[in-house]
Amino acid sequence: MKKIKIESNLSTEEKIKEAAHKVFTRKGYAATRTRDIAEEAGINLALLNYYFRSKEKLFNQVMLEKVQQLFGILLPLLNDPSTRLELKIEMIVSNYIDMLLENPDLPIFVLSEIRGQKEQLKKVLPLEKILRNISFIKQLKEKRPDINPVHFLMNILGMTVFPFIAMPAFETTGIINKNEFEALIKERKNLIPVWVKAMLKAK
Amino acid sequence: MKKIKIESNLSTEEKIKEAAHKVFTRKGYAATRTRDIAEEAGINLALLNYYFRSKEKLFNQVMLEKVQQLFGILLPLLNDPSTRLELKIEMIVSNYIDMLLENPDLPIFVLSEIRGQKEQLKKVLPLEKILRNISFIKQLKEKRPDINPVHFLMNILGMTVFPFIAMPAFETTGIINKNEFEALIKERKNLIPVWVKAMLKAK
DNA sequence: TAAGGAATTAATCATTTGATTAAAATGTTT
DNA sequence: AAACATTTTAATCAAATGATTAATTCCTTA
Repeated sequence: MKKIKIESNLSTEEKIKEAAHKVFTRKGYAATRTRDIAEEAGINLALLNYYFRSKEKLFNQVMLEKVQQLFGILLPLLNDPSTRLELKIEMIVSNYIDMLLENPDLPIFVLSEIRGQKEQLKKVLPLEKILRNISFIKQLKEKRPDINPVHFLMNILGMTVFPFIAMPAFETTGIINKNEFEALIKERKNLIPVWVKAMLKAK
Repeated sequence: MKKIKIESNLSTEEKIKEAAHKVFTRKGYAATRTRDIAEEAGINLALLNYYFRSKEKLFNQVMLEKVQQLFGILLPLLNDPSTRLELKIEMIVSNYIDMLLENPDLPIFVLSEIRGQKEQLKKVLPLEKILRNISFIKQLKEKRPDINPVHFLMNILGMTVFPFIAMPAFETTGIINKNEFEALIKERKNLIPVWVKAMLKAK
């Protein structure tokens, strides 16, 4: 039976990929040993190369998915011309925060590993084309023709994503613990849109 | 002559440290080979261990300075009770942006390496004590007793620091190039304080 | 059930890499 | 200049690590 064979394939392959996601995200590419991944997946080291040929190839697959996860959620939201600016901001913030609460170390991983993967990224994300004509940018330009819309994109992302990047530092210094952080982040789901709207009006 | 000896010491030691700063910051701890540092410094590999005993010890010194550079600039500003909130915000943003323009990859380095160095960080930065009673927090509480002041700290840092963390991604995707980025950042020196003030009033 | 292919394992290889050593070079002191 | 200490170098070591190989087990199918 083909099906069973394939299922078994996917099962082991998926186990490795899952483990790779976990370990790569936690330790970064260079600090991750293939033995770590094998152990985390509960498989023999050789299987990793059997299925993925090399550490680098495995990493590329993981990285690809992580990049899509981090940026992919943004594009459909940004580019929906039918929702007006205010609602769009709410949706972006809300969706992004929900995703980040599930994957808190995604941003620091992608943004720190991206340097060695610049070419890789270009293939994956043809953002140049998209972001120029994207509806969100147009709407921002309409609202505030006097300010480069990229500013507001940076602000929204900064306020939304940065806390997750800085969390380990905040947590370590005792400013905030994990529970407090989560509570704060949930507050931000409502607060950030209010703040962004205030910024859009500010002269 | 003692002086000459010391000067020569510092010279080689400094060369190594400088190189270490450069390479560690660019590639991260794990991806950096001591040979990279030696080559960058133009010295024999063994000298690195002669002066610093080990890669880890060298890294700790570098990390210590980088952490102080990233956070140290903040504390005196935050804790000056004599400047009022609005001016303080302007100073924080302005100083931080100036420093980051000189060290654009400092935040991503520190924040991504901090995980393996949590204990190290605790010794360096006793922020728990400081940030509870710091004047900036008090001033924020006065202005907006209804909102956790940490929110505003996150907002200011997010809007200020995040662009530098995301720059490689933005740059790679072609959204923005290096010159445009620098121009934008300089605009933000004036804009962020305006936005933060608007946020502080927003209900 | 036998054959053949796919999956898995243990053992091993080759390279990289942090670190050391012993000798040489350089500088300092008397 | 001689003795001594410091700095630098080339060579080497030992451990870690990515990858491969050959043998074994497991599964499918004819």
